[in-house]
Amino acid sequence: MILQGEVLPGERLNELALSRRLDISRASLREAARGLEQTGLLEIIPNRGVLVRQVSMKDALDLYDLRAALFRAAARLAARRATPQCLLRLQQLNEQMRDAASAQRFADYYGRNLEFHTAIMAAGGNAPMARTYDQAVKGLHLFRRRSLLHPAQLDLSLREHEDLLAAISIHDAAAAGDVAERHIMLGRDRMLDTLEGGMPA
Amino acid sequence: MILQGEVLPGERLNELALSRRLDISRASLREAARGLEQTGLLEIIPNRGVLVRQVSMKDALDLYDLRAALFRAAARLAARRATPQCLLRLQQLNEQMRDAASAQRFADYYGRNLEFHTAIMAAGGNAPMARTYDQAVKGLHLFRRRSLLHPAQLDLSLREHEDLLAAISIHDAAAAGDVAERHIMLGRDRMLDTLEGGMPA
DNA sequence: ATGTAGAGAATTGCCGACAATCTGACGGTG
DNA sequence: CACCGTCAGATTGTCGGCAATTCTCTACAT
Repeated sequence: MILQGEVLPGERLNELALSRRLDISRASLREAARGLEQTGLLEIIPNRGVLVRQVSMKDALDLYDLRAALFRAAARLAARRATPQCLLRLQQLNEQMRDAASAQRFADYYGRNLEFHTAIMAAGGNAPMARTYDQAVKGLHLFRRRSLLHPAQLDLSLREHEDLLAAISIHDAAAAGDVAERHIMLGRDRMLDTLEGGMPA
Repeated sequence: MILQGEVLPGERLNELALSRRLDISRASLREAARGLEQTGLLEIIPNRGVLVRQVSMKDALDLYDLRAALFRAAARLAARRATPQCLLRLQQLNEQMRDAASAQRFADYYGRNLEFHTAIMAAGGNAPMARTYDQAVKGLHLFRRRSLLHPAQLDLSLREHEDLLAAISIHDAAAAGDVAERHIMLGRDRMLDTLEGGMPA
């Protein structure tokens, strides 16, 4: 519900109402909320209730830095550990993204993009790292409703993916790490550029 | 209780017994457990209960890689953002560690060492990153009861801290990141060396 | 018009109890 | 003797209710 925007950041969740709506008890709901608090999706203020986490601009930039660090590390590991079928899968995803981009199927593109990054993290073979990356991405989801990229930015992103894939394919850990880190930070810049048009705070 | 070893990794926690011992209801205990599960300290198996997380050798190595990535990123940020009082604090901690080491006060040394790393993470100014680092360190705590380092290893660690502090002091982000990452990975190697003596899988 | 105190309503914190599930032992059967 | 179904005990999953705190709206004073 949080990720799909059914409840908005900053919104306060009424335990009784929500438990009735989901047809579960308040106890079960509260247990789930305690878990979601630790993942960063919810904020719990004692005696005041649970709110959907507000992600400020500062928070978002921090999450980008975190993502960059994790993605770099995972890419380095992936360059050393990636299996042929791993590489094939990445290649497929990359082509699907290119197709989606040229066909203007943006929703599809975003899905594949997410899958591509997840596949890199998985290829790294470090579960805690992948898990943390996933949390950061989910947190970023809360920042602002998906800000669409311009086609030109999309092409740049695609190019970066190709470079990353190439570095991993030849098992060049250092290059893969550099490209991966830069990819996230450039993504951050693209997000900022896209926001330039109309937004305060 | 987990971090202090009052309950051991792999141990199953009886909800009723523990709630009675802590003089709280099972519901409150369960809420806390759901939060601790997300931090990686507990593992919850449906219908079977909550266990203290077992950290295998593979898990521990993964956590070291994660720590290294986070510490590198934070050190880079710290090199750009550290204030004079931040640096002073780090300097103090470093001296306290040297004193503790030469006086063989190992418990004190470990405490200061933890503080030093935490201070670096704080100096980075990235809360989600610092939080993740803390989780990784706690997870590593579960790996094995504190394996003491040899005095020679201790000296090496101290030297690395000095190098890191120097790089941060002159705001050399690249150098700080490199030293920081290497410091964690060398710490990993020292852990492995110390374990060499007597341990199977 | 603004601010403040108070009472009632709404909401969260906490608890004990019942239902569902799992564990382990017992005894029967091939 | 090994294997399997059954059953009692123990443990977790879920629930509704009460107490404590917070929120809100009204009435009143400045």
